[in-house]
Amino acid sequence: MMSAPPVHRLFTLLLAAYGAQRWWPARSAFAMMAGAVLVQNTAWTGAALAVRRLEEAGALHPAALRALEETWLWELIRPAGYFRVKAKRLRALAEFLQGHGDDPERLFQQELGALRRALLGVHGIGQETADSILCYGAAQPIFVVDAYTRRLFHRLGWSSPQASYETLQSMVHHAMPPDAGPAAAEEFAEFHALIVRHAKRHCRARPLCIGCPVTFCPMHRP
DNA sequence: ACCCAGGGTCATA
DNA sequence: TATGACCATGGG
Repeated sequence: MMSAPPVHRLFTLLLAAYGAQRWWPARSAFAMMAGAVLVQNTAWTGAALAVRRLEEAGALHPAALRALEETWLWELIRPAGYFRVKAKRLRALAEFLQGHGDDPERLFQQELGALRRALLGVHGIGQETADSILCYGAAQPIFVVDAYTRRLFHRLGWSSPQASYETLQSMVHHAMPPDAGPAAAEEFAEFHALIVRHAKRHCRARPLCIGCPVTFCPMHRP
């Protein structure tokens, strides 16, 4: 049985190297949730443009979005890619919120476990999107696992390439206990953002390890 | 021209 | 439960 991986040390190194990312400053909780769907497997710039276009069209509210004609919705979100798929998912999200008074903030009052299960029940919301909403929308102490996390943890020798979502998430939750209050939630939010930031610089398809701040990485070169 | 980007669903075995 | 096809635009 090997010792626990230095997860929190990774966080500290990334924070020192890149600074606080202050991710996802959405205008409203619904804007954040819609953005979480629109950014799925897509570059942020396209998703952000789609959110802006929805806002300009006055459609950045559950009821307004439900009232949009399908083909018009397609045109608004086209820059985010997968526009037919994502239109359907946004509609499912808006219909889900209708059952909660069109009020995400009220939805977020639910107990965490029940809230997560409810989100996962919405068409188009999987684990990563659900946890993004919990972390960045509902300010809950939940770490968001993504492909970068999987690749980085594997590269560090902390996990197998096909480690499950839960396995990776529990590694972080274990190292950075969620019961540490609101400060912990902020750390999880920063940690995920820092991993994405780091991946763009150093851990793309080919490892660019020169100058990498993760000094304990087996592939690190000074 | 190719690769990939802040995933998830669905059909199939 | 575990793969694979599919979805689509935009930037490097």
